[in-house]
Amino acid sequence: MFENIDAFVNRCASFTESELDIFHSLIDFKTVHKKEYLLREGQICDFEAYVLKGCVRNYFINENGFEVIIQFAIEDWWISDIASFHEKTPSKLYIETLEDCELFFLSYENKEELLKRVPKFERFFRLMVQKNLSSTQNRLINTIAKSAPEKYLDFIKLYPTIPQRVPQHYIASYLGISAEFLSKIRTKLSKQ
Amino acid sequence: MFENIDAFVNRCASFTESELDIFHSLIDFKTVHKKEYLLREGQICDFEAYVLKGCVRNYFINENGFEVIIQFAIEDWWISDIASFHEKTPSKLYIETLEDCELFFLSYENKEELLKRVPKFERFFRLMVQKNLSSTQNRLINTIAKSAPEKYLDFIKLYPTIPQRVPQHYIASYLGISAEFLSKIRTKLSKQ
DNA sequence: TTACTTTCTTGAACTAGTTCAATGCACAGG
DNA sequence: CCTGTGCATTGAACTAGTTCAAGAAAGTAA
Repeated sequence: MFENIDAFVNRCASFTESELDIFHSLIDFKTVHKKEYLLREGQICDFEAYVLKGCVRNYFINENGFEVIIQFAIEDWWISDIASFHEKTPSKLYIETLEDCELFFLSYENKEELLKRVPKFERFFRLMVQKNLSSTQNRLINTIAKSAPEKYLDFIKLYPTIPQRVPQHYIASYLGISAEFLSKIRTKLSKQ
Repeated sequence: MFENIDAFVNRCASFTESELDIFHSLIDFKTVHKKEYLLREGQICDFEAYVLKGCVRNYFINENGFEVIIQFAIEDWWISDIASFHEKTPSKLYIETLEDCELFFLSYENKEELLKRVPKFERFFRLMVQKNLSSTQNRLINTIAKSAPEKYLDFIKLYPTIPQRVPQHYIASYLGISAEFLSKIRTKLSKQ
């Protein structure tokens, strides 16, 4: 049950059995059906969740009422609204399962408890956030500097399994382009 | 000399005098003239720098040879290429001073030393990276979801002092629009 | 002062991407 | 089995933003 998540945390810093036992006692395993919400706009996000199985999307609704997807999370990823989680402020985001999921949840309180009892986790979380930051910066750079076809090609290269699991218009939303335009890009690419 | 940077680190976690003395012994103060480079593409970034005085830009050059600015840093900000710094990989970025600057530099080695001798700094750096991540996420959301005039208005609201300190075409570059279009946006806004 | 460089503005022509509407397709629910 | 709903595709009209070129303004060096 804990193999995958243990491997994940051990990749950043190595933990003893008893440290991992403490960790296990502070995370909650839950299964969640497809199309359920882990978080809605206005709520305070009280979890960081590790995806053991399934697929989740993180999106917000802009002034014109359109959904804009900011992240997909699949197996071995974490998902949360870190701004809301850390500052205990109402979230602007929605987090919704796209498939039946198996998740581990870590609450704010339990995270603090974990850090108190196993300070080595400070380092783990710092390294995790750093990785997240550098991939977000990369995404920002691509978003600003690349054309739509390039963004699409980069996406399928970086996340080759996601297109098979989520509707195409969600990918368009993630890329910040219209679903119709993505369709046109794809037909053009397939003709080459 | 250390008042500002001490206030900065104490905002996240509170440190004793002797802990701060260790910190001070591991950071290097340097003054750098206008238009000098702290980092160039291809180099490995071996610093996280705190801006005591002055203004710095962080940019990369895209496939078409254009500069794209990803961050400005002014007083009380930190600047680095965190991907290059942590993974010791060649940077894709340039970091250049835009004014004469006073900076504190923390090297990779000294950071590790600091974390070893004062583990409380793990928490400080984690919280700092977390804040950085949530502001980068916010910027990503704005970049994807907002029109150019909105982005510009958001920018001057969030960073009201920067437009007076840097050329306008740098702001256009940061916003991901052409300098000409920003000029047109500004004349249109001023007519209203 | 002059001359040189960088910055900002403006207009005209262009293009990447949007919006809207219509069509066909696939598959899940009763 | 049919039927509805969500999804992908396509074309036509549109628009936000780019590119190019020229000129004005402002700062800097001599």
